[in-house]
Amino acid sequence: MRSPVLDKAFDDTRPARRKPESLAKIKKAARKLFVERGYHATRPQDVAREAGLGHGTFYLHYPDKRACFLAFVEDARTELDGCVRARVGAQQTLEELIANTLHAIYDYSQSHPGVLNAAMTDEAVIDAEGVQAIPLLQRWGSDWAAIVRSAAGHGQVSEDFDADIVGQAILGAIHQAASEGFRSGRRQEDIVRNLTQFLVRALRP
Amino acid sequence: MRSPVLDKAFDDTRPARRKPESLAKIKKAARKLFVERGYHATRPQDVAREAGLGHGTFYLHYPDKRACFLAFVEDARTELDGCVRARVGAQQTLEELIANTLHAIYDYSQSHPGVLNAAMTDEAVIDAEGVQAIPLLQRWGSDWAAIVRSAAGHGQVSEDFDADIVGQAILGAIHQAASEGFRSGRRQEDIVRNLTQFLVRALRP
Amino acid sequence: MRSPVLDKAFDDTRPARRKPESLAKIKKAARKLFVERGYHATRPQDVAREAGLGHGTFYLHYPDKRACFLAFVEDARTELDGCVRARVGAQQTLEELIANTLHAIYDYSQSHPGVLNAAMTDEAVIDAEGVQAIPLLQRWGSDWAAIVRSAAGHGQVSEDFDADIVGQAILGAIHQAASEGFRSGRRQEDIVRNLTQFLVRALRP
Amino acid sequence: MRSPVLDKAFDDTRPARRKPESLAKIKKAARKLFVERGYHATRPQDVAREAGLGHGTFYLHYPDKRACFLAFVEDARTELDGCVRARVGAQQTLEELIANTLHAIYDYSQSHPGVLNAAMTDEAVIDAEGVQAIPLLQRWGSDWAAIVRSAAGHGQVSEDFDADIVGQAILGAIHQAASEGFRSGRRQEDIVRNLTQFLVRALRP
DNA sequence: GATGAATGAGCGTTCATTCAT
DNA sequence: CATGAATGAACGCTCATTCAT
Repeated sequence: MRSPVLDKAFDDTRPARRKPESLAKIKKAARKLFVERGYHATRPQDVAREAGLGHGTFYLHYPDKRACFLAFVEDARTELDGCVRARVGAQQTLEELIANTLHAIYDYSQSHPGVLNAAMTDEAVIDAEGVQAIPLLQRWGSDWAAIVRSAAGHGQVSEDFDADIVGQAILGAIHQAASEGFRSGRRQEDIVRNLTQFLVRALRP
Repeated sequence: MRSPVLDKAFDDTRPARRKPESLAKIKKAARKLFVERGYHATRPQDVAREAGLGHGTFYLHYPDKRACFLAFVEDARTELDGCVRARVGAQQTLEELIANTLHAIYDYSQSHPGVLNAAMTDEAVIDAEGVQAIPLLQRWGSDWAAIVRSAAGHGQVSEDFDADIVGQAILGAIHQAASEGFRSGRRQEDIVRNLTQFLVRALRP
Repeated sequence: MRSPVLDKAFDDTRPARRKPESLAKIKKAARKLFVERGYHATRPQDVAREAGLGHGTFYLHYPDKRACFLAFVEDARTELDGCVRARVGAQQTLEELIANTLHAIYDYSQSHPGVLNAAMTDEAVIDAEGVQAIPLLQRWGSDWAAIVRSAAGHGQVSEDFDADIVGQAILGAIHQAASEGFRSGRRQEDIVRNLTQFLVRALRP
Repeated sequence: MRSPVLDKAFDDTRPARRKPESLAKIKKAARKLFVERGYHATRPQDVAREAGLGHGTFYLHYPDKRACFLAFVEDARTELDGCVRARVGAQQTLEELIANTLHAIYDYSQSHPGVLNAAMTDEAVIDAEGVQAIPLLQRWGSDWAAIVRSAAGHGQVSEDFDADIVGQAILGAIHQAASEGFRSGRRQEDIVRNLTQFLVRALRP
């Protein structure tokens, strides 16, 4: 005999009836359409239909279209961060760190084609006078700035640099090389090798 | 040999020779609004009013809003290319070339704030299923690829690199460092110095 | 002869004998919201939530929103009629009758602020092409007509009047003076005194 | 030969092209539908179609539906005030003043059936958190209060009354007797005679 | 060439109602 | 009896574009 408490904890297929199921469908559909068509060409109605649900269901999960897009961006960020963290352990040389990070990013891009581009491209465009979440580009630039600062402290990166500026430069190089590289059909292998070398040489003391 | 002035008067390849004054007003107004509000938040009507003209006049000069935006992008490209060409002569070292190019870009950014960002950001977003002009990012990436290839031929750049990939990386680094740098109020001086060093080190053999 | 208590338990003409507790909650919530927000700004969903019940429960008690509003109106009518009847006995002079009625109405308004206004205002507006219940204004106008007719029979009211017209006039005077009087913060005392005098003088032979 | 200036002043069929013409059509259509269906059941689209115009044209003239309704109310008020003023000169006895005013109101009601009711009924209902124009009922109640005050000063009305309260009462009596009277098919003659007598007796010292 | 009133497809969003659980 | 996720017709409104003047 199972206790009700355990039931609640273990048998989580039914709570809130099927709300979470439809949220997952909406999210999947929204991602697909934001990637394929971009923010402006994607209507909440399209998302709902793609998810096999009624129009109104969209608004059960998001107050408006913008919130849905922001959630999509945030999900992408979380996923990618997870991939990167899983691949990049501690105690690596800078070169390993860069190479592994790039591999993680490009693996993610490969298995989620277009997602990063969609999440980064449109962000500036949705605003509508609300509080803009910090854009992905800015966040990831800061992350690279932190890496640069830390590596500089360990003597792995030249101390001549302003970490913030260089951080953004690194991110820009990765982003642009990746989106154009994939667009024009380059092999991941080549992109990562060239970029790693480029960045390592750029940074070394 | 024809003088530039006469060229301007006789050359009828320009947009249909309609009262050029009103086209200039439209262009100026369109640039202002595309920069301030972005593509989607700018209505042809707004452009015309900002130009002090009737709504219909917009369509005397452009078949649709998209064409107006594309013309704005093309103008920005031409202007910037002019600035860069004016500053970057032949026979320079790679470092000089990079530094001068960066200075040209950042000077242009300073005197035309927001223009490059507007011209680059929105491009993917306007599509409307027509033939997309080649995006600025792609074009400028190719330009850098050509520079890299040429410099590699002269022994100024490591030959290990794939010029296309690295060209895009360079462009990405410049673009991102610039737009974030300006956004967060960094001094042009610092941005250029850091970025030049970064790129020179990355590329040298 | 059946006791009233047993009557209540056996009499199955009341709304389908569903758990009466939740109907009471719905009624209370509906009244609150109809008064505060009006008919159109009140959603069945809001009523249910205000009642602390699930949305669907609303439709266990009323076939639709309109029926709920009509029930609210009917309840208000019944309550007010009860108040008036409790206060106005037989064998009164016309002046007493008017003054007592007014006091009853204004007491009710005071203890149920906004209810009469909500019940009277919106009625024309909910229609939805169905059979409209006879509006409160019409009913109460007829009641006054009956009073006038009866008083005329007893020589207390001039016989020059058409009772129907004058009945409606009386009701209109009371309603308008009350709703504006309360809105602008007049004392009940003053409103009743002025209105009583006004009506008594108007009617007397 | 006509001077351009005179042309402009005399030949006003063409200024602003046909905007005023379409505004008139919209106003007429809006009045018709607000009267027939009420505020909530009238869609801007319906108004435009009724006017024989496209949906968008509605929004050339009014920023939103609410503004259109408010304009309708204001027009009704102006029209009625004109009718009343035309009929009610100075130097009248109170009885004449009341009788003439009532005749003016009922004439207007007859030639514009339903307009006053529509303009008065719905007003409370459209709000939507905006600045509510002062409702017709309130305004006209104040007008009657002023009349009462003035007549009391000339000894034509008992000084026992609070003019504000009595003003609202008069308005309410007129409004309710009129709308119910017409609804139930009473003759204007009878309504006016009864109401005049009712009010004159009520007020006189 | 220049105008701006007119257009209507299409947008993002709401909400009264249903029904599987 | 109670629930609340799901629904989709319908809303108020926008805006790129046309065309009579």
